[in-house]
Amino acid sequence: MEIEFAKCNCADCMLKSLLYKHLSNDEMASMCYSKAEKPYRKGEVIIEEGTPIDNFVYLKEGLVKLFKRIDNTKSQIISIAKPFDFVSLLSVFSNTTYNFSVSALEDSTVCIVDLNLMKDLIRKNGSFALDIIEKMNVASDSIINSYLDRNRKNLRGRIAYILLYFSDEIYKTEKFEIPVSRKEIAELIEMTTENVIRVMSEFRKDKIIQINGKEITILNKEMLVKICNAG
Amino acid sequence: MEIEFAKCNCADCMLKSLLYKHLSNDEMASMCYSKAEKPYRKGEVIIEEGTPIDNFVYLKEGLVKLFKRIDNTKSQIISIAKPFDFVSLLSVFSNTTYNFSVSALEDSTVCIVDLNLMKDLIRKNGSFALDIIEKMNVASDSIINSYLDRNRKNLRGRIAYILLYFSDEIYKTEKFEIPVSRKEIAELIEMTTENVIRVMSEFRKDKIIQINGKEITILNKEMLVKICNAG
DNA sequence: CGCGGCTTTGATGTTCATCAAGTAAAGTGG
DNA sequence: CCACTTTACTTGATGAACATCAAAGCCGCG
Repeated sequence: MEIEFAKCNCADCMLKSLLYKHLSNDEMASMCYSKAEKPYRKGEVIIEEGTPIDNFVYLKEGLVKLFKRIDNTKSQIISIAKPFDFVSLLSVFSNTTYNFSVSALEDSTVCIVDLNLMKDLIRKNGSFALDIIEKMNVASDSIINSYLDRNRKNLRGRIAYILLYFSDEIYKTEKFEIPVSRKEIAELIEMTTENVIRVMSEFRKDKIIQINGKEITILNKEMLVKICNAG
Repeated sequence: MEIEFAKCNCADCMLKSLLYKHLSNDEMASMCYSKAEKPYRKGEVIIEEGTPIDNFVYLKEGLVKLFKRIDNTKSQIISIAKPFDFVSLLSVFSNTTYNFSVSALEDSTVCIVDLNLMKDLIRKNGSFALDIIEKMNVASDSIINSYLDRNRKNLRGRIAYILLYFSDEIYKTEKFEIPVSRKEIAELIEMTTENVIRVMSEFRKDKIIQINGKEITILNKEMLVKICNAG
């Protein structure tokens, strides 16, 4: 038994406790056997909307964006996801093709499990099913909630929100490389690129943040929080 | 066996085929036994955000809105749901308290099942679990999709979208009583009440629709579709 | 019958998108 | 490796879309 786990080390994987805590050793082994781990470089597309869903895909490491393509040059970013956020899975059991695209904002690793195996496990193991349901509910709740939060705000409030999001939720520090372009920020908060830049420059002039290309330093967090809440 | 179903007629319920098709007779009976059916009048609140989740609630009949309260006078409507849309359930397995409020837009009937019983059924019956997962995925997909669709449009496009939504999806006729106030339309499309009224008056003047209080008649559907898509 | 909430229209103002133009950075092929 | 092209970034000027403010009529309800 233990040897089988060692082959792919799912049992050691941090995800086990979160995602697979109700799987038996045998079940875990069969999943490990079918599982593939795949690395992606920053910028690469992991899932393309419209392609058939035949795998269950989750993020093990890295940072990704979940988005919809509008046309050749424009997209709309729905959500940014870190490991365990589970968002790439929202439509996995409901459709034959993906509804959203996913691409890597940073070098990332995804685990890929055959969808039919996953469905079998769910059918055979109700406790595991309940775990999956809970995870999915949390994911959809948080996507909808953060989306509503952002979009209720005005331009300045949205920029503040995003800066605080990266600082507080993703990097846990005041100084970080922002993993998205100005254009992607615009696609995330549904504003124009020009206005994103304008407001960020404004924040820079007001000594609220410091900008060095992609490197952002939050100088006055209280003010940023204030702008975020006032928006 | 048959007698037990007759008591609460879950077995005959149209929902059975959709929601409970994988439940055994015994399981169905235990659910029926615990189930309560509750009618609500137009305008009544069915679920209040922040209250504890201890039931599994679904819409059997009627029309409801799913919304978040902003303050005492304002709300934001996330989605409108008809029977089988299942939306009131998005967070039911992930939280201890409701994230959204739900109220009746028309006289409605909801079925209420004890949440622990529901969880037991899921744990014991994986096929049922998979059904639930699929339903939830469809629900969250459609909420997110329609939200993005609407909000990409300009004011006129959003109004056209909503009018077409009620005509095509809900009432399946060109002439209907709109079940929401002007203010609620505004909350649904995230615009001001005044502008909702302004654009609807504009549509009236342009002979695209006819307005008689809450009674709307779509006179020129092609034009409305055009405005919706152009938005 | 009068009060509060919903509806309607008009006048005014703000916010944000669009257009334009230029610099910097990052790939790309000879 | 360097010219070349493309993509990202930045700032300013202008205009359009939408919010806000104001005022009045309407309707239901206590």
